Amino acid sequence: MNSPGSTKERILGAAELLFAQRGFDGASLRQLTAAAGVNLAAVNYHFGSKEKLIEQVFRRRLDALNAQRLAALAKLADDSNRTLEDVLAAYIRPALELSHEGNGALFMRVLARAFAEHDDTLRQFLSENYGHVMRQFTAEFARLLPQLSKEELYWRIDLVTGALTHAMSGFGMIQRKRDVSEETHREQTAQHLIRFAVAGLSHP
Amino acid sequence: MNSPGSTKERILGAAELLFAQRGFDGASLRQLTAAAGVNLAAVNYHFGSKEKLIEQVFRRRLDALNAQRLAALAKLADDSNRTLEDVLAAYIRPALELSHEGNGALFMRVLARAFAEHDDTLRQFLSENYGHVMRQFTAEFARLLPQLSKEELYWRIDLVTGALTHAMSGFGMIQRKRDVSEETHREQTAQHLIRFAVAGLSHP
DNA sequence: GTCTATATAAAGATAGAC
DNA sequence: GTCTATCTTTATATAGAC
Repeated sequence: MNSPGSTKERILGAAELLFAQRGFDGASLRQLTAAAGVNLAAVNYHFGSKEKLIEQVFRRRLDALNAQRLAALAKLADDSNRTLEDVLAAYIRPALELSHEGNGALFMRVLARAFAEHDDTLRQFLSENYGHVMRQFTAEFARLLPQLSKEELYWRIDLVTGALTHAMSGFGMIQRKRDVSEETHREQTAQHLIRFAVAGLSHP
Repeated sequence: MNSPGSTKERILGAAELLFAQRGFDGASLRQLTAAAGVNLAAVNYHFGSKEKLIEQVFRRRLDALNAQRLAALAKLADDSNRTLEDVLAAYIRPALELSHEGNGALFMRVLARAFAEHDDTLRQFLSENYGHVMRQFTAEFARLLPQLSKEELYWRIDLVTGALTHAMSGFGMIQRKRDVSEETHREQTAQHLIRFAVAGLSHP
C-alpha cells in the first residue's frame, strides 16, 4: 500500500473526485494533477497511462469492498436459516459504509458512471476482477428463490442492481436532517434499500 | 421538422449513435461529422455549438416520448378505478416502444448516461423542459399510495427510476429468442418492468 | 522521484471562398 | 448551405536535467 499523503495516493484521490464530477474523458490529466498538487508528468511516471490510472481508482476501493461483501456472505453460510434480507444486507451494507467514509460517496458515482459507459475495456476489467462476487450472490439468490425461472431471476437481479447503483451514486446529495444522528440515518437508508430489493426480487 | 435525410437530421442520428457509444465528451465533432457524412463545419452552422447539439439530441426524442406519457396518463384520468399498474404502464410503455423502433434503443443509452453524468447544465435543461412530467406522475403515485410518507414515496420512486433507466439502457443487447415474436417479447418485457415497479413502489 | 520543456495529436470553433 | 483552410486551445505522453 501507499502512504496516505504520497504522490500516488494524492493522484488517486484527485482522480476519484474529478472522474466523479466530469467523467473519465471529461477530466484531463492537467486538471487532475493540478488538483492533486503534483506535476503533470507524475501520472505517467506512477501509473503508466491514464487508462491504468482509471483501473487503479477502481482497485483501490473495489478490492476491499468486494472482500467485505464476500466475508459477510461467508459468515451467513453457517446459518441455515439465512433469509433474503440477510444476503442482501451482506451485499448492500459494505457499500453503504464505504459511501459514508471519506470520499467513498464520490467513488460510488464513479462506479455508476462505469455502469452507464458500456465501455468494453472497462466492463471486461470489472468482470475479470470482480465477476466472481456477483456470481456467488446470484447463486445464493437462486437458492433462496427456487420458484423463479433462471430468466426471471436475472431480470430481477438486473433491475435491483440498477436501482441500487443509481441510489448509491446520489449519496453525495442526500441531506441528513439535523435531528437524525449519522448512525440512525445510515440505518434508515440501509432499511430502505434492503426492503426495496427484497420486494423487487421476491414479489409473486 | 427536418426532412429525413437532411444534413441536420443525419448529424442528429450520428450524434445519438456516438454519444451512446462514447459519451458526450468521448465523441468528437470530427468523428461525428465523418459518421454523418457531412462537413466538420456543419455542426456549428446548424446547431451553433456541441452543447446545443446535445440538447437537440434530447429534444428530438423526449418531446414526443413525454407527450405520449402524459397523453396516456390523461386518458386514465377518466377511469376512477385506475390502478398503479395502469399509471406505470403509461410511463413505461411509450419508452419501451421508442426503444424498439429505429435507433430508439441507442437513445435510451444516451439518456442513461445523462443520468449518471450528474452534470448541472444537462440536469437543469432536462428539469426545465421535462420536469413537469415527473411531477404529474409523482402526484398520481401519491394519490394511489396514500399510506406512504412523502419521504418514503420519493425513495421508492428514485429507486424505481434507477432500475428502469438501467434496464432500458441495456435493450440494445437483450437477445430475443428466435421462437418468440417481436410483439410477444416486447409484451413480456413490459410485464417484467411493470410488475417490478409495482412491487418496488407498493410493498408493505 | 520530481521537475521543465516539448513533441505530437486532436479538440472546438470560425473566416471566407464557392 | 457547404466547403477548405486555419486559429487557438487543450489533450496525452515523453525526454532529459536535477
